[in-house]
Formats: sequence, C-alpha cells, structure tokens
Amino acid sequence: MSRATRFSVAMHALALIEHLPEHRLTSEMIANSVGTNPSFVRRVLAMLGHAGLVQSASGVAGARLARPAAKISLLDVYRAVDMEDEHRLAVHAEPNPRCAVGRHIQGALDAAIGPAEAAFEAQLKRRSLADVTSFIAAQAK
Amino acid sequence: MSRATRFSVAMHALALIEHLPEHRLTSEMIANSVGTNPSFVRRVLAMLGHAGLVQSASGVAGARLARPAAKISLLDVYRAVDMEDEHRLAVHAEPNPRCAVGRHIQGALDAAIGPAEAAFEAQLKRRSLADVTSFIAAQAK
DNA sequence: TGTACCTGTAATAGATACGGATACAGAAGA
DNA sequence: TCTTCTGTATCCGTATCTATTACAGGTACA
Repeated sequence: MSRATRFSVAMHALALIEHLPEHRLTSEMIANSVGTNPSFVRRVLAMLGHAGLVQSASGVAGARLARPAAKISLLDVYRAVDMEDEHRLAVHAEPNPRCAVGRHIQGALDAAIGPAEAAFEAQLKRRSLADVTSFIAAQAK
Repeated sequence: MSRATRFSVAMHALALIEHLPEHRLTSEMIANSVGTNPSFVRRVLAMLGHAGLVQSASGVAGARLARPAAKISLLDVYRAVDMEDEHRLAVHAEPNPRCAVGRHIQGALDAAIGPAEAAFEAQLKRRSLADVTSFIAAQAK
C-alpha cells in the first residue's frame, strides 16, 4: 500500500459491519477481509468512534453503527479519518512578501481551490454508506 | 514545506510570468518569490513545458506562456504537475476476494468517489490563470 | 571566440507521512 | 481466574516529496 488508504479501509470496515449485522466482527476478522493488520483496523475504527459514527465497547468484539447506514455520508467518513486541516492541494508556505504576487498568491489560490474542494465534499455528502452497501449487494448477485 | 506543493508553486510561477511579461524571469528570481530553490522551479517549469503550457528555450532566461492566461485553466496546471494516475482517495489494494465485501468494495468505492473527483476537476476547469492574476491585481491595489 | 549565465536533468540527501508490527493495560465475559 | 478483545502507544520500514548539488549543453554578448 502506498498512499493514504484510511478512507477506503474505513469504508470497507463499515460496509462489513453493515453487511453482517449479526456477526460480532473482531478487528482481526475485518483486517482479514480488508487485507491489513488488526492494529490498523482498530486505529481506524477508533477514529470512526471518536467521530460518532460507530459504537464499540473496549474489550468486547463487534462495533456497531451509531446510526443507520443511510445517515452516514461518505463525507462523514472522510472527515473522520482524514484529519487534513489543510487544502488537498497544499499551498507552499513561504512566498516572498516583498513581491506583489508572493503577497497575494495564497489568498488567490484559496479563492480558486476552495470551490473545487467544496464541490468534492458536496459530492461525498450526497452518497451514504447505504449506497455503497447496496452497490455491493447488487454486484454480489 | 510538508506536502505536495507542485501545484501551488506552478501557479505562483505562472502568475509571475503573466504579471511581469516584460521581465525575463530566471528560475532563481522565481524561486526567490516562491520561497524555494531554483532547481525545483526548473523542474516544475519543465513539467509545464511538457504539458504545453509554457515555452522556454534552454539556456535563455524567461519562460513565456504558450497561450493566453485566460486559456490556461487550473485543471491544466493541476494535470501538468500532479501526475496522479490514481484516485485522490486511494483505495486499499488487497481486499480478500473470498468475502463479498472484499470482492466488490473497490468497484463500489470507485463508483462513489468518481463523481466527487469529477466535480473537483470541473471546478478547477472553470477557473483560469487569468482569474488568479486578476485576483492578485485586485488585492494589490 | 571566449566568458558568463541560464536551462534541463540527474543523482542524492533530508524530511515527512503512512501503514506494519509489536506490546500492553484495561474491560468484558465465560 | 483465565481468555479474548479493544484502545492506545511506540518503533520501524517505506514511499513520496522537496532541498541540494552537480553538470552537460545552449545562448548571448563582449
């Protein structure tokens, strides 16, 4: 694995939890399906827990969704596991303030990138965990 | 500097070139305004050149825009310097095929993330280098 | 023609972020 | 009590990115 996969691992775990509600999935089972290690699954699941998306008791297997899958948007998950405080397109930090372009490039790029990121997140917000699980169910038929 | 700043460095360089058309900007001057080193500027400028966004002659200072700033979209720049062949939200690579969720999670996530990235890029396409330079000019007043 | 300057490119090093792996205290349940 | 699992911390290897250095080749100008 190369780049940030927390989001997809989180989605995979959530889909498993939703898909197998009767099971008490341990982090090891989830890790086995995701293709990673239990510790990482626990870390991701903890982030989802802190964000209020799943509920779990320490020591007992089987995290549960804190609310129906239809009410968990991909944006919720994205924000839970991707703690970027910065732009997805980072802006270089030290432009020269003695130059008109250097002084204002950051504001200009913020104004330009902001709507793009807003559009990205708006699309994520439109889709829910339930959409993903029904997609999977449809494919599995 | 921490994360990928090629896009913002490229935008900064292009804005400088557009903002000071009479100057023959060397990579060192651009680096000085951007706050980085000349070699990196040359590398980024070379990517913009390969993408057909700027023209430059080896050995002679002063790259020029290959077409008017209004016809250079942020998406053009983004694609020129950010050679991602993958999703911005990468998908983990080895889900377990013996599990229904593992088998179909990649397709489900692709279907969910694709529109978000398309929306992101559509917004970038709507804005041009000219928009950024006029923003800077307005701020500088 | 010779010199100074610049570009384009490669190679290397340093910094940072992420996942992999291990460990362990604490909680739950048998 | 003993086992299992979670939650969390720590350390390591790796990948990616920028910084740095180096250098061959091209241009301009005296």
